[in-house]
Amino acid sequence: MTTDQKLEDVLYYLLEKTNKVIRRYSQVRFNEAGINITVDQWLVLKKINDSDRITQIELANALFKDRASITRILDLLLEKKLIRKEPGVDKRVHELVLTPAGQKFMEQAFGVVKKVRKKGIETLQDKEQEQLRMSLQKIIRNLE
Amino acid sequence: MTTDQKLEDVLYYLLEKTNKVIRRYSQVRFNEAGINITVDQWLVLKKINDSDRITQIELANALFKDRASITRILDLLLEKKLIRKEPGVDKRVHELVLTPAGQKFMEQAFGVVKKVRKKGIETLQDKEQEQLRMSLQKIIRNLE
DNA sequence: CCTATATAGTTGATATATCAATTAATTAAA
DNA sequence: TTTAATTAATTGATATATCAACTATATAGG
Repeated sequence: MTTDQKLEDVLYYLLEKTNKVIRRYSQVRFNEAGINITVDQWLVLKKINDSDRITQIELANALFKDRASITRILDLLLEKKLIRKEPGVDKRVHELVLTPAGQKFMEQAFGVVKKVRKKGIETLQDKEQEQLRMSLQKIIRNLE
Repeated sequence: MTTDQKLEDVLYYLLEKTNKVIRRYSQVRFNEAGINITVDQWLVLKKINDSDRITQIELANALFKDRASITRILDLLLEKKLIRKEPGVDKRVHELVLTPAGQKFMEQAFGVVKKVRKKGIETLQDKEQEQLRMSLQKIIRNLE
């Protein structure tokens, strides 16, 4: 084989590593704070909280997840009584809302989430963050 | 709740999106080329190919995966007869090597992989790529 | 209207991630 | 040297990702 780059020199590998480090760090902070939720469940809750009566497909698109994954994550959030599914005008769709318990949960998690976000970028200047966003968006545009 | 950033404005969210786009694009190119393998299986093959008689724990560390995940991915690569496990001097460890079929497979995949890597960064100057790597490494250091 | 097609969501199958428990082999300590 | 502690890998349980098949509802065209 023509000599290939070492895996460690491939940019995608570094992106993969960054993502995994963020996810693990976040999960550990949740656990330490006694916040009983996965990172993916948190993402779903957060998006529902940001939105007004979002549907499952909209949720899937917003989070780059499959409809099937969303169904299953919602099942767990329903069990925890953090969300409700309400029938839409179109009887096929479910509109999703946080329960009061879900809202309280988000408030509790907020402090941890804020710290986790801050920690990752604490050594990056504003300008460097902006540059990073632009570069990532370029990669997305090239592959989408 | 104190007003929180929208999910779309969080840098981690953008990193998550970038990673998913890369993985989906890569998988689609593999499929189109008739390369019957998952992205994770490819990562494992690539690392074995880069290394001299790597063990499962070393593989797990290099790929930020759990030992259990490595065991299961290797099961599938064994079924496909792309790798072999050889006993180490320490009888607890397995040293991993590509079979001749595995080597041939890597050669076939090489062209596709090279194109996929190039496509993602085609609009980024060398300098921008270097900056991107540095920023990602900073995030990793902050959270590791 | 009535039928064909499209859409939202669910379910099943397989792959991967994570954690905990287990097995086999090794090393350290008594 | 026998026992205790450690380590490499596997296995089981649960969560998530992806694809395909399916159900229920909605809409378009005849």
